[in-house]
Amino acid sequence: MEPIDVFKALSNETRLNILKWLKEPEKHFPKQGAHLPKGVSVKGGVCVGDIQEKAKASQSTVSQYLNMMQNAGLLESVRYGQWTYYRRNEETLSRLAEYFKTEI
Amino acid sequence: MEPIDVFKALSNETRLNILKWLKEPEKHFPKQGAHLPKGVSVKGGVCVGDIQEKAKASQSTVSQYLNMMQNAGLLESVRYGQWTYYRRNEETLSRLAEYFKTEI
DNA sequence: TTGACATATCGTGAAAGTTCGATATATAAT
DNA sequence: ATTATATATCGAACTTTCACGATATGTCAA
Repeated sequence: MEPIDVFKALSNETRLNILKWLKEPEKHFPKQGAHLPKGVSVKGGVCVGDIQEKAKASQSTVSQYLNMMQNAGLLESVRYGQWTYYRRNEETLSRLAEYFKTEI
Repeated sequence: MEPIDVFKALSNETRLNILKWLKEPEKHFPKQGAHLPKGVSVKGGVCVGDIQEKAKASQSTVSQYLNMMQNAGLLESVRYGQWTYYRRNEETLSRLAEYFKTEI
């Protein structure tokens, strides 16, 4: 977890919003998990298309945003079939909060 | 305090270091307050020249960095004669920590 | 195996950030 | 007034980021 990469990822309104939306996925993405097989759940995960729709940016842009946020450690992803589900990486996020409290 | 501006300001290693250095100014800037008149103290404040020396960047760059960090709310400044003392804006910083805890 | 769909990657022009030297401004000392 | 010093601002070359359309890859269904 490189703080600078995290801060860069958070320096963009759309990306910041995505992170916030994923805090309450069921609230911001009503049709969440629609493509998942029965019995499988990606808790807190939302597929790229749903995020794109809400973010109102192009597919490539959103895909790159998500990849960047994952590299920074803010998100993690799971693939089910043709769908990639992204969710918050709460472990990194709590380490980040700790970093903030002690180092900043 | 615009979170995005804060994150942009923190997206640079030198600026991030400046913020950290100013957490313990007496440790990182031994000759701190050398120019101040007796009886006056800018608690936690360090002048631009001292910061520049430690940051190893040009005078104009450091001046701009400090100005940017002040606009983002991370720093505040006081002028004494020809010296400008910058110190952390702890009020914004604690609001920022709170923002981090509740919104991120 | 072909077609349809979700996502990832590539290439690009425009916009913004970086960092500097030169110069301006403000204050202090002579 | 002139000079010296500290800081701020300007202008410019360079790099990075932004955001997109086009295209590639991967997966499922027919």
